[in-house]
Amino acid sequence: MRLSSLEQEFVLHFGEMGSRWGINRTVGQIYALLFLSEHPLNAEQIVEKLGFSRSNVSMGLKELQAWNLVRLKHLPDDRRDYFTAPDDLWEIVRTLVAERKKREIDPTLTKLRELEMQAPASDADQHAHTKIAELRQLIELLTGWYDDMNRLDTERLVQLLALGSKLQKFVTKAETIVPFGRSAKDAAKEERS
Amino acid sequence: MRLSSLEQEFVLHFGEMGSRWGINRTVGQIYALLFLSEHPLNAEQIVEKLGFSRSNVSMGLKELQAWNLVRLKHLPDDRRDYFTAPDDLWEIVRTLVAERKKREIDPTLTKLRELEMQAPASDADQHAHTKIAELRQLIELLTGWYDDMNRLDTERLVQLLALGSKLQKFVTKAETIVPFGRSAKDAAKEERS
DNA sequence: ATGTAATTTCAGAAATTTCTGAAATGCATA
DNA sequence: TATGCATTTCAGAAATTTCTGAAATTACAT
Repeated sequence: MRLSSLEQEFVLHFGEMGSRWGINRTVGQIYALLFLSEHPLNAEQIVEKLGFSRSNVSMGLKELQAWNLVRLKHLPDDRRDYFTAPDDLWEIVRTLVAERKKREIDPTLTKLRELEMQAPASDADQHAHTKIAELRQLIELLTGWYDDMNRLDTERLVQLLALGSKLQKFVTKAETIVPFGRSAKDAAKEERS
Repeated sequence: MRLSSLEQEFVLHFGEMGSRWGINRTVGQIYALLFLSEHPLNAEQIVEKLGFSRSNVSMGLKELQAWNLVRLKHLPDDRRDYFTAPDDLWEIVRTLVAERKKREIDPTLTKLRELEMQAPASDADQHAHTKIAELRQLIELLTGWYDDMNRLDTERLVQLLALGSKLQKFVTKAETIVPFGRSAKDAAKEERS
């Protein structure tokens, strides 16, 4: 490991956190390394710096590509693959959120919609059906909001985030809101134009 | 398993997704079951419905309690522990987000701040230091926004979410924004009062 | 105190995930 | 078409996580 203690600590931390983030140690460390690196790195360089086997690095890079978290580059007169993390942090955040949504939310949304198709048979089923519908509506409200925000250019997005709850002033505490009766999601749809 | 096919499919799906959500199959299934259940369930009932060992259910419930995702109840003349998921979906979402932030973001924020204290030695270190600072600033912007939104009551929160990017009208595309020069996070601080 | 039911702990088994080395594949150039 | 380098695949090893049954602990009633 030809890494400074600063780099090393950063890389090791991302490795440890990897498991909590749904990637593994190797992938976390590789990404951390690419993130810090001023220049693109090839697989062999990553092997040298992190001490993983060549094949492990190959698989890690493949996974990072599946996550859209790295860019593949080529240098003149060098046929090895070089990798970088995007320079723009916001691009990274957007990718991360998009991919996690795809993996952690979308399949469930699909499943909930599918289950809602099934006509409830028993009494307990009726209750379950209702809970499932409520959950589906809430997730749709959240993902709808996400889609909306994701459409904004970064500059405006940052400004909205910075404003935070200041924006509540543009919203009234309405008289007859029934959070899920006339569903929040329908309200959202209606509102969104 | 005395579960209808609707309940069963829902429970199995949450079990499968569990691993992607940072919990395991058992915990996912137990939570799904409690979520659907009209009445509180005790450990033995969960064992019957899901077919896990008693000790596994015990550990799963412990983990759900650590996540603050279940409420412990007691019935008159029955000293067994009964568990429910909160009725209010928004409470569940808030808990989920808070706990994931605690596990997935906060440790990294702490680490980044810690690394920023270390004076950069080498040249590569200088670059790493800058990247780390940028990352920390971005995470602070996001968590600051989260704290802000989390303070809102649910009604207003839902309304803001429903408005989505409509709110961009209250924000101007300023002339000289340098996303991380005079950092976005400082801007946020300044803005937030 | 003793007995009994409920729950928790925990060491090891089972299952799953991660990692490696060796072999296979791809691909540009001789 | 052969050769040399880069990358990928993959079967099994290693590590980690999950799960179980048995024993221990807790809480309460008698």
